[in-house]
Amino acid sequence: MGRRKSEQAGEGESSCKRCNCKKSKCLKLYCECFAAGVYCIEPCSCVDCFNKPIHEDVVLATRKQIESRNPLAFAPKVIRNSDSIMEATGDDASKTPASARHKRGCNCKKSNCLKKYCECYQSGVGCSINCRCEGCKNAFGRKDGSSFAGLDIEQDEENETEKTQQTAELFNRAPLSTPMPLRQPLAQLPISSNNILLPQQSHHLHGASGSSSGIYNKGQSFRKEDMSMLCHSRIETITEEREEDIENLIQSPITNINAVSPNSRRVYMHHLDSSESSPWRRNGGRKLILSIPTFPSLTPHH
DNA sequence: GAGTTTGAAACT
DNA sequence: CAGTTTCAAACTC
Repeated sequence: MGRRKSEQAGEGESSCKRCNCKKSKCLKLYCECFAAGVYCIEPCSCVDCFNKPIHEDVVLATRKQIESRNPLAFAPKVIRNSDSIMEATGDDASKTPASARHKRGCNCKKSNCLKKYCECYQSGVGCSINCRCEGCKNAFGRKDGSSFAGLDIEQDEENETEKTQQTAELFNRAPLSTPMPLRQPLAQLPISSNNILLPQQSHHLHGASGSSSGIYNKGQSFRKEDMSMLCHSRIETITEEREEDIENLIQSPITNINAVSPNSRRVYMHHLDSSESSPWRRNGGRKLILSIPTFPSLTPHH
């Protein structure tokens, strides 16, 4: 699919993912944009897309519906694992994505958790006890506890292991900004703003931000720099049930932005990968919590 | 670029 | 809750 173009080439810059939905109208979690809490924009190749500001009411309603079914549906899939259960191996979590884990775990049967079909692997995190995968060989840490982290995995099928290490290295090496794993989620959803955001984060704003113009024009105006930053952050709607997450977020060295989500809930946007725990991002791991006033236009119509 | 594989999400 | 279907991304050719 064409869409991953940004990954292959520009990678670096921008790389805000865009979808290619044909049947979901971008109103289901199948849609990466929708799932990430962002509106579809120009680079998307979707068909019959409803995930646009114009259909804000539909989007909000759908989100609500999905959330009612699963309150964590829009929660980050990967959480930093502060309580080192997984780090038993001793490698310092500070240098490996293994310090985070996929919240729900994967259910891989054939990929051995070695391909991006695996959500854990895709996110650059190891599998955990939450996973029900079979034949797990996740390069970032296996379900059975072996953690990849430094590439000192234990042996097994050498070839496999080798491959595994290579792939992991690939991830680690990504210079850029946001390797898939930490998709840049973000925030293109109507987040209120005006003034938020830190200009310092405005590195790369080409690609996505340039084309993102369509999205944020509801009066709320993100400055370009803002958007670029958004492109590298993650927005997270916080529900009551997620306080624990909040704590995690707050405690972890990530950039947090307290905002208001489309459904009137607080929203946290933060860099998932702190420089400490991820080799992919190294911008200092500072923590910021910003307050963003509620945005009027976000109010769902009734 | 077309076709296949895969597993999450949605549905029954 | 388990089994099945749908879907779109990941992958292969």
